[in-house]
Amino acid sequence: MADSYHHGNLRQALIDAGVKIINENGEENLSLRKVAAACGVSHAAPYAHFKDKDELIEAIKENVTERFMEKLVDAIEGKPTADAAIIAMGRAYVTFFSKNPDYYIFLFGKQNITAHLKMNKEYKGDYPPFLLLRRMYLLHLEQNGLEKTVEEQEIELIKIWSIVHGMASIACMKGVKSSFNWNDIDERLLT
Amino acid sequence: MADSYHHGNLRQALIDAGVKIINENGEENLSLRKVAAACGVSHAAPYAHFKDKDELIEAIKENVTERFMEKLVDAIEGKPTADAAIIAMGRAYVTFFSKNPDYYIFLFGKQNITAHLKMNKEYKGDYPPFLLLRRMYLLHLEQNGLEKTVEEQEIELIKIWSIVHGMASIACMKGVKSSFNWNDIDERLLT
DNA sequence: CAATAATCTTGACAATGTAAAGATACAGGC
DNA sequence: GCCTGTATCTTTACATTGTCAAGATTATTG
Repeated sequence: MADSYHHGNLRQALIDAGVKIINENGEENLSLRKVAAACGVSHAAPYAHFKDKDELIEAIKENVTERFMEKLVDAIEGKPTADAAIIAMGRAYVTFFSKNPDYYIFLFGKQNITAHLKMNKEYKGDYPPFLLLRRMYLLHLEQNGLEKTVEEQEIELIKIWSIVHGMASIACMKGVKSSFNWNDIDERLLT
Repeated sequence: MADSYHHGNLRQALIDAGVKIINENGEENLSLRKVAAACGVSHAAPYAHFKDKDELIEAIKENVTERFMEKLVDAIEGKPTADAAIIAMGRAYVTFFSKNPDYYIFLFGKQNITAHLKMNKEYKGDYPPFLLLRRMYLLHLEQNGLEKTVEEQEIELIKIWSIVHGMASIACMKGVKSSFNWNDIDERLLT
């Protein structure tokens, strides 16, 4: 508990406040001091929970990634085939970032996903959304009785990932208005 | 001319200095004051040429995009078919950003390409590299005697663009080390 | 209950973006 | 050539920011 001096759960409060600020004002308006102020603590209080600003940002990224994963999992749920699941996942992927361009920029822009991954020690491909896609892809091979070499799998996986990720990237360029409706992804894109 | 007070060509010098800083120290180390210092002028001198930091950044982006375009055009040159040209362009695209992840982050990260495009008034799809791809794609349809509706064209174009852009994006995640060699793009990815 | 650790505040500092006011150089009209 | 306006640059100033150090306050643990 605690009201006065000790906040009680400042760490999580800082993360939430950070997400809120990014949502409402974009990443460029996220400062340690504002986040602290939003939580009603002094400007140096965050240093009890995060080494520096980057560490706060990484924590926020994990938080956003979690919610992202929830959307992907939701999209997959109940789909009859792996193919349908992959398409649904692709749609959810693009839709998520299309609705929240700030999240895309925040997650993949600037200091990149790299730092995020490095923080999880020895990243070797286990970015949660990518893992999910791989699971679905292997299921797809199984369900369709397909045999592929590891290299072929790798290429196809990256291909699918790239299409979806690239589309999300483009969808986030608000200036780009094509006749294409990003909320209604054509299956041709994913097969 | 001019040594003492008037620099002579400060605007271009600032852009060049900015590119250099991004190359050597990454975007996070690019500050107006450092750029000014690198040019041997006072910290407020840039304001005679750029409204604010963003405007300097946009100018730098244009500069980088120009060199990017040169690589793409070089890659296309001398290719016998449009198909070969598109593949070569895709390789050049990924290679460019793979070699300069800082450029990718700089161009597409953070404040996004959006601002860049907005600045060129009413962007309606004429991002130079994309225009180039469209030209090659239309040539590809022509050379292969293919008939496509505008919508189909749009989708295929975005698909190709997304693959290449997405691959470049992934290639820039240094943490991701797949068995895939980004400098030797498999044709399967682009056909 | 005492000591240690965790958490938070206050105060300070350097770096940064930006604005205002003034200095210097250049351009064109006389 | 000279004067005047304009473009360019400097200086000064200020608010914001990330970060650190020293200290205050609370929690925890032996």
